[in-house]
Formats: sequence, structure tokens, C-alpha cells
Amino acid sequence: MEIPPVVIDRLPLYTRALSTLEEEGREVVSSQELGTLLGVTPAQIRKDLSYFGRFGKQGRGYNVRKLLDELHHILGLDRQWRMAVIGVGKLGLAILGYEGFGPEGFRIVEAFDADPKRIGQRIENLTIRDANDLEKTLLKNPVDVGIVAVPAEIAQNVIDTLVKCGVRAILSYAPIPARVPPGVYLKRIEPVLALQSMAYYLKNSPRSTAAAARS
Amino acid sequence: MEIPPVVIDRLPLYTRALSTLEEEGREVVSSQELGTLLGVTPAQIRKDLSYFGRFGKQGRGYNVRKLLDELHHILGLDRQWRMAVIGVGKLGLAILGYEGFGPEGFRIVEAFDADPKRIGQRIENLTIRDANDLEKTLLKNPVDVGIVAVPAEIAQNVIDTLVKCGVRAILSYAPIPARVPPGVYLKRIEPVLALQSMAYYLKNSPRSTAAAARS
DNA sequence: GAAGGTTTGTAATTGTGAGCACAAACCCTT
DNA sequence: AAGGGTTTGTGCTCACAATTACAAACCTTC
Repeated sequence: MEIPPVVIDRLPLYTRALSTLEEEGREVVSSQELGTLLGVTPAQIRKDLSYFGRFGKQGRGYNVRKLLDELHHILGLDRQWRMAVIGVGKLGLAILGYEGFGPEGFRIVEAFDADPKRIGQRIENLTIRDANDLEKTLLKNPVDVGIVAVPAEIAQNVIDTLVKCGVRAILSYAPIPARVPPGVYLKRIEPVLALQSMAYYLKNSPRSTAAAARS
Repeated sequence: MEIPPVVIDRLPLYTRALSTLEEEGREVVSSQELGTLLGVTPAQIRKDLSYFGRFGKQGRGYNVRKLLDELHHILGLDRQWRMAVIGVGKLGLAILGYEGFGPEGFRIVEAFDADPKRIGQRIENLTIRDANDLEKTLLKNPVDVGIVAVPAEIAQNVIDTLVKCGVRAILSYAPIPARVPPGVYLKRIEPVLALQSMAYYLKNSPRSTAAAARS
């Protein structure tokens, strides 16, 4: 059975809400409550979950801890993922310093840059390596995910190299419509595109009209 | 006529590709070529554009400069948008230093933080203001967009304040499913969610199977 | 243990966006 | 000026995701 990508994209949302609930000590939650918490309809949540099994109890709801474990297993969050950051400019530095990856099992284990002044520097327990050694290093020490934080002009080049090294998941901050072969997964972080599409609504809604944009 | 949000989300992609083409000196482009450039079907592009008018010439294609101008006008990119950054930690600093906003007409004109050590500092031609003065300042000097780069715990609070100040577009980097009233537009930047959904595919495709994830 | 109140899982329906296909329009060459 | 070759704009079809709706299952209380 083939699961729609939109469903996969929503599962992480559910895990995050469940984590919060678990920290609060909640044992059980209904699709209703989870829905209002996330701005999603209860039926949507139930249907999404039903792709993977039957995790709830009628008349009661879902056991928070159990559902969280199931989702972690389904998404593959019950293990560590090794990541490499390519490009240690302002953006790359912020990525290296971001504390949100580690707790979710995503660990940055390599960092590369082309600037001779950067190469060799130690940042966040990592030594910046020469970007020219990217291929060599990754072939010896494979990573699961590549985070691309280089200028647009060389981004496709870097991505091609990553693919050649067997990296199958890429998170790109570069503002280009990069292409990857089938079997390689690419997600782009594009704040400028987000702003530009919001500009349309700003321009076209005369202050407090129309529904909120889907985020 | 109501235009689907997905269409609005694609228009910025088109403008970016067209900008590149214009810099290269191209005068005309077909939906076919634009499509392969962006990984979108030609029919999709033509249909998206047809929501707004008839910009092409049969047998020839689209005039790059003209279509670019039209799209800029449609999206409201033919003006300056004022933005405020709330939260000047590592992430906020990277946002303040990002050179990608200005050229597209998005200008950061205010920055706020709660840390006394940060308040008063000058960064990128901006003086960091006290987060306690957020409401007062924005009511006097309104902005069009708020960029939220504060910890998750206080993000909803900050967003509520922004809304109260009449901010109708919010770009949030906070990992929470923030809620905004109708008429306010919110986009979230969520690298962790992107990684988590890719983890599913990493885990479930035995190396070079299945199609690439839509980004 | 029966009854009332919840909540799940899913079959059926609805709604919507993407792709297809083609007539109409345009360019260029001869 | 006519014909061949493109390419647009759009009606129509198809696919798929979201919603609805309800039976089955469960808990709690009396």
C-alpha cells in the first residue's frame, strides 16, 4: 500500500504535540483534542493513523506514550541520523548552533567550507573541513542527511556531489529549484518564497478579510 | 474568483526562474522550458498563469520581462515591505544578516530582544530594541511582516502581540503549531519537521527505490 | 449488568487540483 | 501569401485527498 506524502508530512506534527502532552503527564488523548491543538480535523488524524494500524481505543482515545512510540518507530525517529553541513557562513553557523536537531536524533557530525580562513576552525565540537575533501570524507564516513547552506551558484554542484556519495536525504537552504534523481529526497527551506506568497495576500485582502493562509 | 493557495505558492517560483532568465538576456521562454527548469509540467504553469490573464503568445511563448513584471505586480513585489525581527539569538542574527530579503523588496526595519545584554546593540544598521516595547514601537511604526525567532515557550505570546499591532503576515521559525485569527497569514519554517518526514523515506526505501519526495 | 455517553476506524461521498488534448493563434520560411 | 511548425489557453477527465457519517467498541456510572 502506498501512503500519500501529505500524510507523512503530518506525522511529525503529531509526534511533536504528543511529546508536549507526555511532558505534561497526560496519559490519554482523543483525536478531537489533538486536532484542536494542531488545527487539524479529528477525522484527518484518525485516517492518517489508520494507514499504519489501529492505535486507539473506542470511547477512550489514544495512549499518549504508546502512540508516540509507534510514530517514532514508523518515522524512523528511534535511531540516530548522521548529518553533514556544507557551507559555514552566517547561515551555516546558525545551523551548527541550532539546538533543535539533537533531541530529535539528528546529529551534525561533519561541516565543510571552502573559505581557507574557516577551514580548521573548531565550532560546536566540530572541525570545519575543506570543501574540496567533501567527496573523499563522505565516502569514508557516510552520512544520512546533507544540509546545504552554500550560495545558489554552487548549490546544484554540491547536491550532485552529495548524491554521488550516497546521501539520500538533503535539506537545502539554497534558493534554487535543485533537481535530484529518483530515490533521493530533497526538502527546501525557502523563507523568501514564503514571504512572496504572503505578499499576495497582504496586497489583496483589504485588512481582516478572507481566511488565514494554510501554513 | 477564488485562486487556490497552491497556485499562489508556485508563482514565486516562476518569478525566480524568470529573473534568472532575464539576467541571462533571454527575451522569450515557453512553458515547456520553464517547466523543465522548475520540475513542473508545462500545463501546470499555463493553467496557473491563466488565473490572472493571458500573458503569452501562441507559437512563441512568454516575453520574459513582461511576464516577470506582471507576476511582480500580481504578488505585490513591486513595492517595499517593512519587517520586524523578534528574537535576536543565533537564529535571529542569521536572519538579520541574510542578504536574500533586500533584493526582493523585504526590508528588516526593526529588531527586538529581551536580553538586556542585547538591547541597544547595533547590528546591520539596526539598534536592537527592548522586547517589552514591542507593542508600543510597532503601534507607532507599523510593519507589514513579523519574523518570529524566539523560543517555543513564548512564541504564541509574541505572535498574539504582533496580531494586536495589526501585523497581518508572520514568518515563524518557532517549532509550535501557532494559531492566528482569520485574515492573518502565517508561514512556518520547520527544518526539523522536514528532516523527520524524510527519515520515513530513508527508513522505508531500500536504497534507490520509489520516487523522490515532493519538496 | 444495563444504559448512557464517548470515541475510534472506515465506507461512502464530496471537493478540488493536476494532467490531457485540442482548437486557435502566432511566427517563420519559402 | 501560403504552409509547416510551435505554443498558448482551456474544457474535460481523472485521481486523490479531505470530509462526512455511522456502526462497533469501550468506559463509567448507577
